[in-house]
Amino acid sequence: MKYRKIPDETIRRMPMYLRALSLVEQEGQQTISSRQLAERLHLKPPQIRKDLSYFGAFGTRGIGYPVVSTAQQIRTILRLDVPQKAALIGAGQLGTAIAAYPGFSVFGFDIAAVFDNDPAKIGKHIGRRVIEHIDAVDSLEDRAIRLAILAIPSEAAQACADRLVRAGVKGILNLAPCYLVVPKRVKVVSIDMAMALGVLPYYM
Amino acid sequence: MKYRKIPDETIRRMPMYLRALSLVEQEGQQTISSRQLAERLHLKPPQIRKDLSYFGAFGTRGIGYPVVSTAQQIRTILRLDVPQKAALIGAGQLGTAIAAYPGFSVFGFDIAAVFDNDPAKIGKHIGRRVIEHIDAVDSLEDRAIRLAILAIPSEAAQACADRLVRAGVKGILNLAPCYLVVPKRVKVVSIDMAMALGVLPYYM
DNA sequence: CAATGTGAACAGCTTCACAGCC
DNA sequence: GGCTGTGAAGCTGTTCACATTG
Repeated sequence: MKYRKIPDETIRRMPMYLRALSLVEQEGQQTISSRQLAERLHLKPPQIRKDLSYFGAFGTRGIGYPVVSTAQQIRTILRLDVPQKAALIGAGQLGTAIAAYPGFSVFGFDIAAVFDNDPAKIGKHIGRRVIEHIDAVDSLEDRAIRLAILAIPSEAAQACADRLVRAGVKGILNLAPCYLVVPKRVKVVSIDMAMALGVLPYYM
Repeated sequence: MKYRKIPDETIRRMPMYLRALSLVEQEGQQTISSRQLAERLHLKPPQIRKDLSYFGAFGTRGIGYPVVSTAQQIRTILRLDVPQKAALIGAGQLGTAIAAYPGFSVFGFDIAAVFDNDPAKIGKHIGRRVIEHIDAVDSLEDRAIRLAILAIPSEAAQACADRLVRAGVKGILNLAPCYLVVPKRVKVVSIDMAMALGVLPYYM
């Protein structure tokens, strides 16, 4: 396909494909058609074909997509082919839950550092990691950690984001219910549980 | 404006507007223009005007939107003008974090019940609520609880969703990294933290 | 024959431009 | 003058239809 800008929506779906393909791989299936994959994800087959075709021709006509190598291609596209280290900011209840969250490993994420500002928590363990003082985020640059997960109250989130950006962080997953202002070169994805819940009664 | 289908994207932004207006109200400002609101939310002014205009003409030309009454209108639109009771399924780390999450109250949500399947947890407290056995979800119908937050492992999520639907639940916020199959009359919103994190390296 | 890859049609959402009102 | 409300234009993303290939 001749070059066209890849839609953000396509990028957003790539992790879905990767997770589904990982499951299919575990089940021992070697190839999968766009129809089968679409059924699992409740999408339409042409959507999947078009999405994948933005990055090349991975499939075989008459057969489908090879499960293992397509998954690997997606990992390469998303830069998940190398393990990604992430810092977790906030060792409260939400931070603790995230540290234990099993879903990250499929994508090769490793929570390599945990920070908090509560002196009582510093030095304690969260899983196998030691909680460090928030001031130590400046060391992220040297430790080659470019990703951060913000699990702290809204009031502290912007100031903390500023520090993270200064420490060379390039991507932030923000779990506080607030908007973060960062330089354009830094990518922020926000998850706001209350806002997600907020639309439900409308549809009920 | 003559009737047109209201875009899902518009609905998705309404809770953003409501949260922002609540903050503006606290700051004591009485009216706000689409430009000021757009600046806070990093949207464009016409977007906000069009979104609100789907539901009527709330603003005053030359002045802007009255903060308090527009917020109240949005609550009515989203059915958040009456307190919404929700059940929390799963009293693990994530469930505990959600029970303590301060963001829900702005929208009038009240976590009115907590369930778990671990006998060791039944009867214990989580905040001011007593953890009930998962079998008690059948009582949600009688307790007029129509919303549920699923904070349990993926493997158990579908079976649990089936039970919730049978118990009359009409909306589910799913935090497990899996797709849920439910009847069309039931609305599911899923939050998958790993998938959200999964796109970040691509943009970095 | 089954299933991909893709230009073209289509649908949905965003942005513009400006009329209308305070 | 400032700001809303809105039809129309523009853009982005989805779906279709089918040529193409193993």
